[in-house]
Amino acid sequence: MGRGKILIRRIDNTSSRQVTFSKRRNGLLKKAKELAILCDAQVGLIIFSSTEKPYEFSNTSMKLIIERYNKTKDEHQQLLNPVSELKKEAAILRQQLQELQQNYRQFMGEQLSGLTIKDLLNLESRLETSLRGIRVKKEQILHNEIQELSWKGSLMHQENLELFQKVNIIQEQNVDLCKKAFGTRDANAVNGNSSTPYYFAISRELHAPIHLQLSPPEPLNFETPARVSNSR
Amino acid sequence: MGRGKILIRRIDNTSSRQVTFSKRRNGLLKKAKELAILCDAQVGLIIFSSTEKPYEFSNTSMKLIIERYNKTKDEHQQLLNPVSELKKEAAILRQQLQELQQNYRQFMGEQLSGLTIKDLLNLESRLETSLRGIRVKKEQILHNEIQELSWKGSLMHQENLELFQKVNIIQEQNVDLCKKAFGTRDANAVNGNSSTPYYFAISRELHAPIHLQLSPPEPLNFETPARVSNSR
DNA sequence: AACTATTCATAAGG
DNA sequence: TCCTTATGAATAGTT
Repeated sequence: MGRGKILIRRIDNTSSRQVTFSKRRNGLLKKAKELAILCDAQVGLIIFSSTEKPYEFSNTSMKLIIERYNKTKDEHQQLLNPVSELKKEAAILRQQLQELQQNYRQFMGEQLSGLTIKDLLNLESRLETSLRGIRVKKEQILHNEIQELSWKGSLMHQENLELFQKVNIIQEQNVDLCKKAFGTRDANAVNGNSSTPYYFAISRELHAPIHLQLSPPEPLNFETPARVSNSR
Repeated sequence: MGRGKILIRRIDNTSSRQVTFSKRRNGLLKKAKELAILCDAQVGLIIFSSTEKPYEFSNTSMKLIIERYNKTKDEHQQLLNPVSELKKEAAILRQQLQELQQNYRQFMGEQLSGLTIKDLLNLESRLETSLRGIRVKKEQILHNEIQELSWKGSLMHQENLELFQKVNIIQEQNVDLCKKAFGTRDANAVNGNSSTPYYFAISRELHAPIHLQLSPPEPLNFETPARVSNSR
């Protein structure tokens, strides 16, 4: 009864839930009152909102109703024993927890048996499996790419180091040759075009070798639009 | 809501009253249940018909609700005893329950209670969305890794090329110097340790530069995840 | 118990 | 929280 039909399930949006609570609480209280009047019944209604606020209706004293209730339940003594109450609540919570875990597992594709529309469930399960398979496959491919890149990278790094060593060796030979060719003159002069020898220009980079490794995965916030340009 | 409007006053006719009681009682119980579910409230409802029959609804233990009610009324001081321990446990269980519910909802989006086809279709699409989201996220991470590796790789390749050029230059200078120092003798002799000059040893690799790129994707069957191109 | 014609409650949106 | 409105739900009266 409203602009649209709704499923009877917890309303996720907090403010919506509060609005609905307010409306329905009033409706319920009104209906309780009407029932009591119309049908000459004894009605007691207690409501605690999720924000802990209490609301109540009773056409006679709530105390009376509760006493009468307890009498019919013949559990008056237990009511005075908060320990058993708490134990009971703990038991209820545990059971709820277990049920929820059960549901959770069912959705993880583990226990889909007790559900009514078999075909659709099978479909769903298969879909899930398929999706997971594809995901794994893609992951695998990407991981292979990374490993290959890492491997090539380290090859290149190696090569880099070797080249660096060779440059150094030749440089030294150069210096020696200069000494032989021009006596005590500065060997660097033969380079002619620079006062900075290649040696230094090169080592700058080489002494801080680039590291080709996977960085630890930083926690990305969920649903960040993929910057995957998927050039594959 | 019926064939005609009625005044809210005691229904004199006994059978009418009982019929109405039956209808409205069920309605009230249903509404109470819905309120509890929709709004995550704690609801206790006790009804005694004029014929003394009891009816009740409570989403948690009625005794708990009554106790809580009494607490708010009487401002009873609680003894800090084994009672408080149990209360702690209950609180912890409640929190666990809530966390699990949260996880559950985040993962699934929904609860699995009203298994209509519509619901399942919804569920299915949500599941797909979830999986797609996770998949995209992972892809994103891996792609970032690859891009970084590619970048570093090309840096190193560049460095390699520069080193190669420098080696060549120095090599040439070496040759010149040798000529000056030893007349027409073969300049390569100065390397002394090899008949293969570094030049060749190095160029072997360098003339076939390693390519740091992703290989083209092989077509995946079924449900290929969205190729998010989004390059923001 | 069913069946409707009505009224009512309320979901959605300001 | 309150108002408005469209719509689905509840139910009064009837069979």
